[in-house]
Amino acid sequence: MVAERADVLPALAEVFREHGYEGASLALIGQRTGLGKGSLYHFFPGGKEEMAAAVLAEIDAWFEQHIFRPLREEDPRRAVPEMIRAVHGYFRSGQRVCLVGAFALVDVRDRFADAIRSYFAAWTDALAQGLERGGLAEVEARDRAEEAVAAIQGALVLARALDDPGSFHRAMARIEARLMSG
Amino acid sequence: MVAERADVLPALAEVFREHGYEGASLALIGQRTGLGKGSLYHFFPGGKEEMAAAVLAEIDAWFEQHIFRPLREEDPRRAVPEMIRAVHGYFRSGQRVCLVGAFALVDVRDRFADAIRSYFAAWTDALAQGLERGGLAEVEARDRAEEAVAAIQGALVLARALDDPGSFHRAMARIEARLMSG
DNA sequence: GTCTATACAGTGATAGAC
DNA sequence: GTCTATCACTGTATAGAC
Repeated sequence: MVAERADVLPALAEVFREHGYEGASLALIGQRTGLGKGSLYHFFPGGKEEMAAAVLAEIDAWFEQHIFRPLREEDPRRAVPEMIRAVHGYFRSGQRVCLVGAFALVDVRDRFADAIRSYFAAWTDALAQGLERGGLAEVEARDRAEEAVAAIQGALVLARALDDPGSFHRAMARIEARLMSG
Repeated sequence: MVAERADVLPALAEVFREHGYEGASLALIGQRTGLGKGSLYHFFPGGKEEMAAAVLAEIDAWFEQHIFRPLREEDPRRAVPEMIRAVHGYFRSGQRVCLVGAFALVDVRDRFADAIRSYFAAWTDALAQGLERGGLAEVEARDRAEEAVAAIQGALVLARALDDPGSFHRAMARIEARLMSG
């Protein structure tokens, strides 16, 4: 039924997103992936830590392809609105959590420090580079990029806390407007 | 050595902040509070859930006293910079995490949904009210308040992820400037 | 009030049959 | 590859001595 490791990554990611690293028990993972522990350890000999690392790598690859690269290479007047649209879809209007951000807030951050840091650094860098190519000065571009990336994470926290997708919508609209102005 | 429940709340809060709800084991809590399980269950008959609820209540009370009330009652030209300063100190320049925000991102949110929602709602409301008294129109005040509260949460995520207090400093400066303008 | 001892379900992980 | 059985261990929680 499951041919390769990549086939279980989406379900795996969802479990980590919903329950966090500690909360994602192997029993739960087994249920949601439809795989027994034997199969799971066949695909991930390193156990839960390797599962989480694989999920983080896949997330990074997805963002690299759909968000970071377009920001670096395409016309920023198109890439920025496209980023907003992609983020909106990916995080399901704020009802889905950013796994990398959630990991950053607890002690598992130390275990995956490099992956977490590089994800946010790549995002900020790509966005800043796009804004700069769009005509902004370097410092202004970096400042806006850092603000926007943080604002997205904050919007996710707030939308989850208030259980209000509307607040996520409003936040994304603000972010887009601010990135595109000037 | 420990006279009342409130005496262990600070240590308790720190354990939850560092390890999250699932990661905060009773063994760890026992170490950090210096109390045995017997004592812990004497103070918190409801176990870990009651501990977390007590911590959330204490956090809410702290913010109510030091941030929400000043925003509602004092001159916003003074209360807003004071909020920035208080937030900066409370979160240790972004090296300390917001427990309420961290809880909001995982499934324990559902267990403490009311406390989490009311914390962020109270913050946003108090800030919006202050801005309005400062002369902003109602919709503009609410919009800026929501943005600022989310931005603080985002700044905490980013500062932890990048392990860079500098990004938190910059974010707080931006937030203050934006709240005080106009 | 604080401790130790303990119950017992659940944890991550391994071994081996198929 | 996938399963079941099982491991040693840790989890929360309780009981009872002091």
